[in-house]
Amino acid sequence: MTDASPARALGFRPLYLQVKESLVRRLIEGSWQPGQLIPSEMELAREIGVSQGTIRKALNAMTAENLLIRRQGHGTYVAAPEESRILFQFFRLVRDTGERTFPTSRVLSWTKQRAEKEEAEALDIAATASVWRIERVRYLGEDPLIVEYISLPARRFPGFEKLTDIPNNVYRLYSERWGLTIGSGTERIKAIAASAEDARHLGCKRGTPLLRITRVAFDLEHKPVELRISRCLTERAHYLSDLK
Amino acid sequence: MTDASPARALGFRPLYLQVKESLVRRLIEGSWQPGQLIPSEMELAREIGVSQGTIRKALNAMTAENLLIRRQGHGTYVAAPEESRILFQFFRLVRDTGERTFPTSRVLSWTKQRAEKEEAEALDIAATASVWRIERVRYLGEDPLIVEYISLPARRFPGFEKLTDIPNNVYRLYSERWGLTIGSGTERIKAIAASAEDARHLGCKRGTPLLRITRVAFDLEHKPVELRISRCLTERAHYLSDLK
DNA sequence: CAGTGGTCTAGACCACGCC
DNA sequence: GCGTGGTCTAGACCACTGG
Repeated sequence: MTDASPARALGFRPLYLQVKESLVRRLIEGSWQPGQLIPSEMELAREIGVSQGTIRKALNAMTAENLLIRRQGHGTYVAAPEESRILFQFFRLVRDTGERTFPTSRVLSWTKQRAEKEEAEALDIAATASVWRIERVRYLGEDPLIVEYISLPARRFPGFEKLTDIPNNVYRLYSERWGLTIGSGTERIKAIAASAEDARHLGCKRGTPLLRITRVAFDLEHKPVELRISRCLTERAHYLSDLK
Repeated sequence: MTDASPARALGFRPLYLQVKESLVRRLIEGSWQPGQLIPSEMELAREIGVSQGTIRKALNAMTAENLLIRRQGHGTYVAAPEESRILFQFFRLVRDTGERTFPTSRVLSWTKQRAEKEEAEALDIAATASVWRIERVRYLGEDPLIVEYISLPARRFPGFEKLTDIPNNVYRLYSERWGLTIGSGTERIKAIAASAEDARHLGCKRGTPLLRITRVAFDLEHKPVELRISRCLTERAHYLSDLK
């Protein structure tokens, strides 16, 4: 309608993608908070000055990336790091019976240290930067299943030392305390033999085959936020991956 | 459109989904062959009697499921089981260097036998049905990487015994010889210790930790077509999984 | 009932690839 | 230039939700 977009000769970018980016920025900057109901399509269309169809295409694209949740007859919400969603999107270890349950955690330690080379590379920080390290054991019911080592770039988590405990759902912690939303991740899996330390934590023999899952989790700007190495027993559970 | 008898309150099916299903049927029945250029949006709209926009939504949904490939200025093609696509969609083992290359294969045997319980359950066939079993070792370059056991329901692969060899890309074989298109799959991963047989094939020690990947692959009707158990060395490679 | 997102249509124009 | 898929718009109607 109001064709007020002159510079489109070179470097073409569809309008709905520009709209999407400006809306994602609202999420990044926190003007739209997780769980919040956002304005309706019509309101956004009026505000931004494009048609409802263009808004819709932007919102649907964001929904496909798990950034929004749309409910007919209700409205559009900012996706929140709820356990049920985390469980499906980020937790791929499933009991052999098929149940998907969120594991509980027992935190062993959290300390601030100089980054190791692997951490610095994965988190894209200086080799001299410091990281917070969390070490915990995770259980499915009574059974220890995972020994987990989480590394966080200290610069992006100011005041981390003031925490009195580490909750089970750390992605909600990142979101609520530092406004960091985890939007995507990559996992690399190898088979390894349990170390003496693994054996102690998991109650298995040394040398037992384990999955070692190396995850890098990214925020909405696709910058790495977390490195997580999980060493998992797979006697009663398995890693589930959909090919589609 | 089908079950039109009971309450419509919960039985609503959007037009574009009905269109999509009728187009998918053309793929299943083979009236559209892999690699083929299909009619343009305008032609399909005229033929089916809906608007171009509805056709577009159906085609885009199919493209999102990797059934079609659309190229602006060119047309819409039926996706073919090309190596590059298979590599990206179905082969998740990546060299630690980051290279994604299609492994080569050395076939050890293919035989027809009575299904084991695990095979019958995964393939949803009778406990007394017979299956074709393929056993092969796969290599990245010179290095043996995977011992692979493939099971196929014999009823869906008539004339299998006439094969003189098994090509590396079996999904293309299924497609070209039996018109079976693999559209999706599920993988379940555990860590195991190499058996004596694994050790012989992979050139590793007995007890070396391996990934055991159990894949069930489905056709376009979501019926299971293949059970594949891969036992993988992960010393120079890893399994890659994207969380999004 | 009003308001939301979801579907469907129709027409115009744009970017792309090939002749 | 022509035909393709891709974008954008506008308006109508449908299905779902809650007050």
